[in-house]
Amino acid sequence: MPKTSQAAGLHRASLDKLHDLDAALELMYYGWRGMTLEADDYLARQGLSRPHHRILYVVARRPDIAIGALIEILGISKQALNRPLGLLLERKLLTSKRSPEQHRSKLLRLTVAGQRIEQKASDHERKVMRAAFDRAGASGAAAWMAVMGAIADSN
Amino acid sequence: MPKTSQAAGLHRASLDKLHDLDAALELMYYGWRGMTLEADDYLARQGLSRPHHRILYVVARRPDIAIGALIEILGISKQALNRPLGLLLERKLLTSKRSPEQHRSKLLRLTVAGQRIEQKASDHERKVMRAAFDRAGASGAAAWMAVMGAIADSN
DNA sequence: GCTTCATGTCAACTATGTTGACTTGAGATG
DNA sequence: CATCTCAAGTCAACATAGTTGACATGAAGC
Repeated sequence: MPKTSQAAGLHRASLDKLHDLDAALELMYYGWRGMTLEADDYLARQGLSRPHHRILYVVARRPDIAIGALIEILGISKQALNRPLGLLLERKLLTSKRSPEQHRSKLLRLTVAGQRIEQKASDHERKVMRAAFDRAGASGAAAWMAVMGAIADSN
Repeated sequence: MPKTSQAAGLHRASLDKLHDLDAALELMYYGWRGMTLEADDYLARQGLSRPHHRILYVVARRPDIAIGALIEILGISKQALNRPLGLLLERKLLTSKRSPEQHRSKLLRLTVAGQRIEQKASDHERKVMRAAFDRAGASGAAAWMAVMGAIADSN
């Protein structure tokens, strides 16, 4: 099931560059894949995947978040959230309780098991980033973040 | 410009950071989204999407590529390739001809219309990268590429 | 009471991918 | 010639991640 990482995506540096920025496009693709590959593998072994991780990641950083706010942050429809969220609740990685005074909203929170999985999955990603930053040095890391910030804010 | 780009993914900078590298994880996510957003939008208006663009991108840089080699490079199964490839052929964005001597393989090539769409979609992505690189300067761009290369090669 | 409205759920659909099993057609080889 | 191989293509069943539309629920307001 885990594909050989060689065939997982564009084969690095095997394509002619038609434009000077083609290398950057391919690096973005490979970089995204490279950062998420191990984490996705780990998640798959837990019977989970990227959307589940996204939910866990956000809830870990916003305990007692309401479902509506989570939908906003994830940028998906509430219907799309429904199934992965249901699985996480069923697997008891998340708890949902109604707030006493705000009885309309359900508040989400990670269980200890959910915290463990969120942390392990994110750790795989952070490990990749840490290794790359170590090789690039502090100034390289800062430059990387500046460029990524510019790209992220370009819309 | 720093508009609170509401539902387009994680809301920038709105989450607490549990680890010092969380900002990097989020930047990778936003960066990928930021680079591809306009291109995906353009593709959607053409009735196409990311997998179609990936095919066009590779074939543009490897004219007369065989289907088997394309599968290798894209890292997907031939069945998964089948539908998007069929659409591109039907829309006459790609041609497929059997090679004279290697009669077993079909060789793929972009039509003029296919070249145009590939170029326009990739242009959207290059435009985003160019703007970010311009803001970061040549050394920043080089640092970005070094970090991304390290991430890409980490598997 | 009855309506309003945010929240949440269910159903049907689309798209992209996966395996597995099979066919087709040309090349190579006994 | 017969047959085996191999790239390509097809068909079916399924998983996952997303979409809209329709509907249920429940606190709040008239």
